[in-house]
Amino acid sequence: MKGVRKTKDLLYEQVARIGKVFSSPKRLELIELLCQGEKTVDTLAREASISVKLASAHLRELRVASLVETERQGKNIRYRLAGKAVADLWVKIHNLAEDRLVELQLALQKIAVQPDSLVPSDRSSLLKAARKGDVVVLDVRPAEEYLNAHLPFARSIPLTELRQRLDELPKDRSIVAYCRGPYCLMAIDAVELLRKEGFKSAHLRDGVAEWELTEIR
Amino acid sequence: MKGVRKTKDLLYEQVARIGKVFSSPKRLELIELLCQGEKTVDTLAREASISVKLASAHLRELRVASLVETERQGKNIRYRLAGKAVADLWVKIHNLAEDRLVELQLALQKIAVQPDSLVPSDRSSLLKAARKGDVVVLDVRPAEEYLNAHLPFARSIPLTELRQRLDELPKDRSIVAYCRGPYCLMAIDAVELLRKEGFKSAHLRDGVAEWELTEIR
DNA sequence: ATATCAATCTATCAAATAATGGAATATTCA
DNA sequence: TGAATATTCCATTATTTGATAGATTGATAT
Repeated sequence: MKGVRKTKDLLYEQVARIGKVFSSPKRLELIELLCQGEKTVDTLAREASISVKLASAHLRELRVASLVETERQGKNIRYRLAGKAVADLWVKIHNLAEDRLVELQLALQKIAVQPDSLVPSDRSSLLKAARKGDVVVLDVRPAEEYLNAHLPFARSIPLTELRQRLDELPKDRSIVAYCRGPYCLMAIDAVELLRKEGFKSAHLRDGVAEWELTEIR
Repeated sequence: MKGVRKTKDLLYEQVARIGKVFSSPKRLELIELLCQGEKTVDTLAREASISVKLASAHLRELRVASLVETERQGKNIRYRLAGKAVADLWVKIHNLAEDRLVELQLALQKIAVQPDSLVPSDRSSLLKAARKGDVVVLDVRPAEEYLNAHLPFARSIPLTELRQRLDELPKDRSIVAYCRGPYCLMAIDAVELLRKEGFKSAHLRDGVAEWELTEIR
């Protein structure tokens, strides 16, 4: 009977190793970034606004839990998620957080932009409208991330270039902007800019990982 | 630009609150127990082999993260998961752990019983065989948990009573035993006992939560 | 009321963790 | 070969956490 306890403790301890990875805000941010495609340590550090050293330490945690893989490419070391299941779990966790934590709901409400009632908000009609060309789905992430994966029918104009490339967008149709997910504020910025410039624009909370997960069920 | 950082930090911090709950082995064990239905603090402590005080402290963590709800019933306080999504996340996390952590795979292999090639291992044919009565699906958890929810066509004989109630089981058909999930060793014990007594028996890793999640997709 | 039981709250200690700065390693480029 | 760059490794510190023990609350039963 004593041995059973020890065995069980060992098993739960192993699972807790995975949970631990998802227990630090900075690691979560790194995971979200890695959901957009493989990246170098230095890029990850910059995007997450932390030092390279700290990023390296957190990435090490991800590595010992086998949630990421590394590959040397010249001077740089590129990190990537060790499978789609990792991205899925990130989405599952933040979905549960949004479902259960009032504080998170309030914080998200605070930064949300006014929804546009003319733009379809449910997935299938948005897809339909995008296919027909009634709305432009706009990916405002860095071009690399768009190239790695993007929503169906999406066009890429990184947020940094948006102001200069406004002439590529139509004024007579709605522009639905998305970025890395609900905690990446680039799409919100994009919508605010577009509206200020007289475009019809709406915000899509989902990033590629969120989209792909909810598409299945 | 500085405000954006602060906002993002706040958001990831909130999600990390959920991750943190899943980062402690004991809490995971409590969650798995709660997946079997609502329970009192004292029951949870006993089942997880920890003191009531420690259980209470861990349950408090679950409560402040809004992952459980409590209800007073006479002298006792009953805890239950705050929705199916919590059980789902537990399953997702341990599935990912099993997928990624070699140490966990080995530990599970070590305790596994020899599979029975005559017993269907995939879900649909097991279901079919159970419906036809070719196999007996046996729930060896405490009766309460069976009453709360159980697999289709399952019969309940708690492990503690199994030895006395062997005469209720057929010798000419296979008996597939399951319990709370892959980290609950009751079903393994049951299979070993049954085989020793001359029954044809196999082990089903999934518990109710695992079954229900994988059924969907 | 008061004795009893269940559970929580508070305080405490050891262990684990996040973050930071300095040294070390590995690769490219001149 | 040596300089430059990218990243990791190591040591240190402040903070957080898990676990345990003692005091407290809240409900029931006598």
